[in-house]
Amino acid sequence: MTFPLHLAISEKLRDRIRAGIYRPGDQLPSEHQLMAEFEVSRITARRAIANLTQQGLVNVQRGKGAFVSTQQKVVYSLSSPLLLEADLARQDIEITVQTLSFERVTAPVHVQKILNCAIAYLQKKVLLFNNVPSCVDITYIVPELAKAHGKELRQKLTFTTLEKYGICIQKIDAVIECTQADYETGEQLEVSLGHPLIVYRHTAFTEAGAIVHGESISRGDRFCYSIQIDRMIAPDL
Amino acid sequence: MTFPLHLAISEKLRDRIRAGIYRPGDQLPSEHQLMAEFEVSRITARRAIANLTQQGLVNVQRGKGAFVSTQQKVVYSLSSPLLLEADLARQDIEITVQTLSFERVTAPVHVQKILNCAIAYLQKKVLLFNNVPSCVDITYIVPELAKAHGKELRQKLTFTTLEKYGICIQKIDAVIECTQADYETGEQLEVSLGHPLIVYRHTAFTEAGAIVHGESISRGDRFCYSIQIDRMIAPDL
DNA sequence: TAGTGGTCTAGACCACGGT
DNA sequence: CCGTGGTCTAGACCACTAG
Repeated sequence: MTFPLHLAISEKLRDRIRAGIYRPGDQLPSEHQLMAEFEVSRITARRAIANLTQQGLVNVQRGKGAFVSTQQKVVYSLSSPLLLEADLARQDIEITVQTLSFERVTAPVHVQKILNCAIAYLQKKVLLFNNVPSCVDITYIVPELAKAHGKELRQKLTFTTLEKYGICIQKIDAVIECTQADYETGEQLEVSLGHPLIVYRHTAFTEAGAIVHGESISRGDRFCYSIQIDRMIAPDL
Repeated sequence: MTFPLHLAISEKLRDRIRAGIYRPGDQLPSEHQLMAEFEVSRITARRAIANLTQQGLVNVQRGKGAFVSTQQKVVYSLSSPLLLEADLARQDIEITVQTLSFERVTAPVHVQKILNCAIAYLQKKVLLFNNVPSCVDITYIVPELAKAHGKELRQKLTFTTLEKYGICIQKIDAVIECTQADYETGEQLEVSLGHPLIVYRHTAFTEAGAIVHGESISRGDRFCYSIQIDRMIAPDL
């Protein structure tokens, strides 16, 4: 097991970032400078930089250079999903909805089972936070609601709209996981292939049953979820 | 904006995976075969494969080849954290705790504020699921509890142990986010640099206050979190 | 125009896995 | 032994950003 050169270099650079020698926003040495300093080929220097970008520590700008990234994640509270907009306002974030498509489709089988209907409306939208594309949302909505509130659903957040018209969400089942961007999603979120993404896959229920199923795919470097679990249920197995 | 060759190739290979031409577990064409088929240099062929591994679609084994990965994520239910072990047993998963260190330290400032004490015990452990390292857990525990139950805490899950001794968790504040592996974490979880990770950062409270603060870092390709939000609180702003 | 990163090539050596 | 992937080099051309 030999220790790769590119890794040795990226670890050294990472240490400098952690030590504050390179501070957030600073420009890293250029590829040429790294080649000189560490006496390596350009490919190896590039690989070292790639390691750092892969860890989210730096972001590179073509023609300009590589810069130490400044992290500051937006928090989405799951304990009060309806408050998202108010929540974000408190964090000084303006939210914009950009609907890419909204059409009647035959739902995929697993969605048919969840929503208990064969036809659904499929909405694809991008959420912009302070005009930065941060979240791709793909949602299946039962036809009744989609038809009744289509216009508003295109321009606002799903739950906000439903709530406004007195549709009361009783329960949400959700899974949070992470993936990495494929080319298409990368384009939409303005990130490169393989960029870490956080996925919130949810089903919303009224008393009558499931009405909405969708997934929100967000940039992992700008987004996180918070939860408060209040009372614990003792194990009874 | 020219479309990179390596991307064109990885997209083509990805389509084949999605189409089922290469099925989970199958071996992809070797680098040499890709060089021949697409008439590119080895570096470009390698880059195409790298794109796919970065998206979690394939994993490569040195000396053997690249294989389409077979996903099957372990679900950690946040609605009943105490039931984790029972939950996993239901998913046919055996869990092993491997404590790396357990020592008395002066806590970092932000932890001091949370736990409201300057000295804490820092436990680092690895959780193995069916003997596959899947989760690195770094936890600060208030001294009273750490001293009283140190032996058991080393071998079992934190919450399970506390519960056993009648310490009742009233509330958990948590944040879920994602990162990518640095070299050290990569070693521990047996993944490469930049591998997607999902982080569960939590603080547990009894009636008396915070007693535990830690973060669980899991492989993003094997792990996800589920939540059930039961009753919704109407916005009152 | 000069400097930056992005892509690509051809060729080399090493380490691992299975025969 | 051979085939596989992992690392590295030297050199080339292109595209973007700035002064």
